[in-house]
Order: sequence, then structure tokens, then C-alpha cells
Amino acid sequence: MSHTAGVRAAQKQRTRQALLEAALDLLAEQSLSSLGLREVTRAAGVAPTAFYRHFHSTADLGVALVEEALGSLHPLIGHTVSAAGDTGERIARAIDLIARHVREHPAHVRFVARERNGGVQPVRAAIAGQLARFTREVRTGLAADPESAGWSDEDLLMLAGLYVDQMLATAAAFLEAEPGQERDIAREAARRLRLISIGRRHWLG
Amino acid sequence: MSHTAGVRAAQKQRTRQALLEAALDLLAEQSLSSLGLREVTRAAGVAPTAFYRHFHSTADLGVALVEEALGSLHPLIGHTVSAAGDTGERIARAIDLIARHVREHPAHVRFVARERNGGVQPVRAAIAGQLARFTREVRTGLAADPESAGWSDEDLLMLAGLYVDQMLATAAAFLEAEPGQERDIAREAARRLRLISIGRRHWLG
DNA sequence: TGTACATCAGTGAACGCGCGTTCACTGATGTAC
DNA sequence: TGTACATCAGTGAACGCGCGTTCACTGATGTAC
Repeated sequence: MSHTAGVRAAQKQRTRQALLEAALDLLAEQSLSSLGLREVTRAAGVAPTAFYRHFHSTADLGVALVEEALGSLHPLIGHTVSAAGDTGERIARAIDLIARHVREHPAHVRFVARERNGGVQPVRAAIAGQLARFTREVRTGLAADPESAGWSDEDLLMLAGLYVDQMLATAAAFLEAEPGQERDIAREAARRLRLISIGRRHWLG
Repeated sequence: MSHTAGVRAAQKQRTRQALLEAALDLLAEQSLSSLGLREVTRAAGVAPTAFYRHFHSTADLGVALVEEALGSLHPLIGHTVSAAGDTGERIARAIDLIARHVREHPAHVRFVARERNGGVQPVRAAIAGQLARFTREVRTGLAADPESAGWSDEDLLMLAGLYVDQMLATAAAFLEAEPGQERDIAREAARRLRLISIGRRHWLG
């Protein structure tokens, strides 16, 4: 393990990860614009000054969290949109996927929901950028569907945006749910998606 | 003007209003969870300690801001939902109304969008409460429409929720708009509402 | 109308505390030969 | 493999500053007679 290309680099990554995780933890109960650098380093178990070896500021750390929270989700999107099955099955599967993601990564989801309209501009911009990418990916998935024959690109983007917004709203609803309410939220979300699907089917003509 | 029932009370109201306005101003660029009491009193031109004569904390002030931002909107809602005209006209009018409201009260709208998922629980709860009220009011408006014959109350609530979420998303989009982009945002919002209306028309059967 | 007392919105000094940032440092890791 | 030097992630002391909260106060407004 002497020259495995970076004992030092690996340790640096570990500290960076500790900072990100400590921050995410603290963000369960506050927003980024009130998150303190000392708070984060204290929770991560390093000296305050170590922070500067990794980030310029908490806003900078926030942008890194956006990448961590949303960057890995892109493959999943295309997969879900272009899945097989009839409308009802696809809706059920999409909602299941959201529910599982919220269960497994509640802190990341909360962070994105909170900072999407939050007080830190670069983070807002980073989230908007990722969501715009999701919207384009969903659009591409929808375009491949025979049901989209005759649709303009503009209309496909509109529909994709509607779906992406709906995903986020559903995720946020799962987050706020009392234990036991999840089924109601899933049913309401399914109904909304069904209505949108019906609108889609009758959009032309 | 000696005993017009409250020179003192009137002055107190004026100070309270100055605090609310100063806070709203400061919240253009940060979120409530990082808003300081001293910051607010400085901007309002009173001593820090004066704050306590009006609010327990900035969270308490936030709840008052929610009331100010959303409380007066309820009459407007019913009015808009049960307006005359065909679908296209009603959609155009609703979006116009949102655009004007955002233009006239940008700070209030930004505050609500930001704190809806923000880091201050009582404020989040207050906003959720107001939005739930809006949803019920829209539902009542929709129920009066002949097009809603045969709809279950659950489905009407779902549709109302979809509309309310859409209103908020549109308002948030107007807020972020560069000058000149407003028309594009209005067109996209109209398209979304049209698709939802089509879904509504074909929901049964 | 005039007087004497009560109320209470806003003041200003003081407190202890945690903040972000600077700086020179240490010592393990990396590199050249 | 061994040695000598360079790099750099993390440290710890120190700084000035603004924070939220307490307290006793002041003086205009309100009330009772």
C-alpha cells in the first residue's frame, strides 16, 4: 500500500467526504444560508481551517452537494421514462422508485427541495441546471415513444417539465409524510400522473 | 387626534410594519433561518430590543409574514376559479393574474417560494396550512363547475392540488425570469394548464 | 378642564459567545537520484 | 534499497466582529377622578 497512487489523495478525499456528510446532516434542520463553516468542521472532527483545503465557502460546498445529490440520478431517468408496460404500470413503477429513493437518501432529497428556491444563488443555479438536464432527458425519452408522434419539440419539453416538477413535488411530499401516510401520498401522486397521461393522450386534435 | 382610540397602538403598528418590511427586504437575498434580529431592527431604524415588543423570534416574524403574503389572497382564488369564459380565456386570465401579482409583490412571492421547503418548521407549517386552504377553495370552485359532474371529492382535491402547485411553480418561474422572458414563461404555463384541462375533460370513462 | 398616577413602546449599556479568516507551523507522504 | 529534499493536508493560536438576550430606564400616552 506504499505507492497505490495516492495515500495522501485518498485521505484528502476521506476528509472531504466527512465534511460533505457532516454538512448534509446539519442541513436536516436548517438551510444552507445559515450553515456555519465551524459547525461543519466540528461535526466532521477536523480543525476549522481544514475546511479551506476543500472548499472556498459553504456555498461552494453546497454546489458540491448538488452534484452528489443529483449527478448520479441521470441514468435512472432515461431508464424509467422508456420502461415497458402500460400507463398504469409505468406510473406505479415511477412512484415506487421515488419512494425508495427518498427512503434511502432523505437528506439529499431534502437538501435539493430546500435549496431549489433557497437563499444561496450559486446553489440555486446548480440545481436549476441539473433539473433542466433532467427535463431534456425526459423529453428525449418521451420523444422515443410512439405516442409522441406529431408532437412538437416545444410541447415535449413542456410535458417533460411537468413530469419533472411532479417528481420533485412527490419526493417532497414523501419527505414530510408522517409514518403510515406514504400510501396516501403514493395514491395522490399516481392520480396526478394519470390525469397528466390522459391529457397527453388527447393533446393533439 | 387626542383620543382617536390609540395613538400609542397606532405607533406600535407602524413599528411592527417597519420590522416586517425591513425583514422582507433582507429576505430577497437570504433565507429566514439566517436572518438576524439585529439586522432587521437596524434596517427598520429601531433599537434591537424593540424587536421583542413585537415578536418572540425571527421565526415568529416569519409566521406573520406568511399571513401577510397569503392571507389576503383567498378571495381572489374563488373569483378566479369560478370565472366565466372558455378554457383558453380562463387560463390566460389566471396566468395574467399571477404575473401581475408577482410584479406587484415580488418579495412576498419569493418569501413563500423560498420558505415553503425552508429550514424553519413553524413557517413551513404556516405555508402548508395556507396552501391546503387554497386547495380546498379551488376544489369548492371546481365542484361548482358542470364539468365536474360525476367527480369524487378525492379526485377534485387532487385536481385542485395540481392547479395550486402549478400556480406556485409559475409564480416562481416569473420571479427568476430575466426581463423579456416573461412571455415565454406565460406561454409554457398556459400549455401546462391546457394539458391539465384536457386531462380533466377526459378523466371519467 | 386639570391633576396625579399607571402603562408600556422604545432605549442604550452590557454580557458572554461563536463566527470567519489569517498565519506560521508540523509531520506524513511523495519524488528524485 | 536508501537518502535528501519538496509538497501539502491538517493544526492551533489569535484577531476583530456581530450576534441574541438581560436589565433598568425614560417619557409620551392613557386613565381615573
